[in-house]
Amino acid sequence: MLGRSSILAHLNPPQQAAVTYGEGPLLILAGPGSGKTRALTHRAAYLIKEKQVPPENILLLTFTNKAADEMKIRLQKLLVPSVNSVNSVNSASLPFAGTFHSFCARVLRRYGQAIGIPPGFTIYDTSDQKEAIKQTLRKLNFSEKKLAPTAVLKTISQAKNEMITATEYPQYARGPWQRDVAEIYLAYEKMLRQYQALDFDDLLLKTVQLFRSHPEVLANYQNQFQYILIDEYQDTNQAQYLLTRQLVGKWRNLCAVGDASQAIYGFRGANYRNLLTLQQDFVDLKTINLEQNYRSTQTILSAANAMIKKNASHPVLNLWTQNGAGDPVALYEARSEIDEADFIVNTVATQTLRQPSFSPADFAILYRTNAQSRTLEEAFLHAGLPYRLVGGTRFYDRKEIKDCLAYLKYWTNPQDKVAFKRIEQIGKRRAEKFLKFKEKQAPSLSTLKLLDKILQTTAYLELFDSQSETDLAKLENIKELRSVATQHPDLTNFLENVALVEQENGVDQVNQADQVNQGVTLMTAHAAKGTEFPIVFVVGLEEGLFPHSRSLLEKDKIEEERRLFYVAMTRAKSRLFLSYARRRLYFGQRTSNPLSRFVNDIPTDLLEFINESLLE
DNA sequence: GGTCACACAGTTTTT
DNA sequence: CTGTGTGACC
Repeated sequence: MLGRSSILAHLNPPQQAAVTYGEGPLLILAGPGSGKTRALTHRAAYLIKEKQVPPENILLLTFTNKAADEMKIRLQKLLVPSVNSVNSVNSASLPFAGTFHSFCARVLRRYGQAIGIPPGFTIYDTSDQKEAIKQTLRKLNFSEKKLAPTAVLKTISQAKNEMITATEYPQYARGPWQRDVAEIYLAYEKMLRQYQALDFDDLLLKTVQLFRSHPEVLANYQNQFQYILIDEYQDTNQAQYLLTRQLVGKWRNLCAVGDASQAIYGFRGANYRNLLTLQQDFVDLKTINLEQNYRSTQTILSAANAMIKKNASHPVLNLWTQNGAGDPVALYEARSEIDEADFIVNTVATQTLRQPSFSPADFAILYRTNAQSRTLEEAFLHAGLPYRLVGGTRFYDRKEIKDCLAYLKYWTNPQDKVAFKRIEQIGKRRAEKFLKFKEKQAPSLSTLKLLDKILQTTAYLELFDSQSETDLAKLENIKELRSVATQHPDLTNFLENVALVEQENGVDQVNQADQVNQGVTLMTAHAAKGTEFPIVFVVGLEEGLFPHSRSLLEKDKIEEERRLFYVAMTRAKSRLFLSYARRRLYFGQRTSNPLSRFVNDIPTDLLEFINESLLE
């Protein structure tokens, strides 16, 4: 058995204070690299081991499945040090750790009927939502030209995030466009009900509604979850905030962890002010700052601090470290985006080939937009350096995967007209064969068997030419889907997993490097949150790109861009390279923009300017 | 019913 | 520039 001392060992004083804090609301403000996850998992372990809190009375909420899995693994190690894999352990000994959405889906499957939600509801992702909106527009005789489905969807989604329902929306609608949206919103809701579907936003909104209208259901959960720990609290939206308040209501043992300076998801409804106003929600809130950084050099931290301090609307933590000062932050002015890519490739090559102090996996390149990855990829391919690209089209957004899923979704829910539309689009004849097959088929097949039989009867795979490389990648993706199906023989479970758990990216994202995970990492600054690398390049630091042109006009948005740059900078452990191009080809357009204002906010004595001549 | 061509939009992203 | 999606035509 682990003793108390070993849970607290290797924790600094504020971390220990956070871990051992007793009853009542607790806010942990944790800067980048300050051991945030460590504090959270150790606190959960401490409650279980030292305070004898049964694991089932603890709830851990995160925003991504990745974060939830990470928590589980680390908690597992703390509780049963000899076991390394979550799967190999009786999960009953672990608290529920999951995303807000998966938690809500569970609640609604179980109790949703109380507010008219069928237990077998289908979950709509963004593209399903878009199709449902299109169907709504057609039904109401609105032109898609006048009302872009994506814009309408965005507005409705925002409303849902703020807990404004379709019946409430009309009273907030201003101007003709919003009044149109109000009408569409109502019709869209009606359609979802008919189709027995909930969109992602509904999972949160309906759960809050359920808890409001059925206090006895809420009481169940309140009683069960004596301790609630929430990660990345600055990313909560209004619905998640309300849900938190409901769940915490009885015991008031909320432990929220976050950092306003790392709030980068405002564009999708997150409101970092939830973090700042927690003090008003709980007058007895205890706040603990984690400001010692274990990741970066002092130079990197000082540069990042100076830069983020220009933000006026939220407090900024003062990070410090016992690591040394390290090298200055390097700044490279490139002639073009190609020159910029070459500079990076050369630098990586120098560090890994000529003087192999680092491996390619030690490097990350962070950019503002996905479109920037192409030039970088080309340079890496050219130089024969291994890389891995993070992001791109998500696995379940791929056409071939959505096609397969449409058949399966319709199989469990024939009300789902969005799925049916897709089935028809794949091919009318295929649709007929599929329907005929569905009628005579006994419903109790395993997911994999069913999927295979559908693929067989519809001859879906014949759409692909195994000679073509892109088609081959698609076939590989379907293979991957089959392997997911193997893990979830129950079709309903399978679909739930597919809707709420993102799969590793499909094969066409993978190049030779990925197999062994040995390449240089290429990703957006957003995708980099939560990661760290010895050497980080942040590229494209030009006005209009980073900060992005769509953010230039609003102060709030500029501040979010600045936080994003802060996140990017603080990924670096030992060396940080910044770069910008005097001229850049962007969407086929030659552009020329001044250096990003963010770089100007870094004190020059922390910077080192790199010339081309220095490269040789 | 299926294929091909043209128009057009194109931050960031998880669930 | 490039991927996607709609509409016209075979």
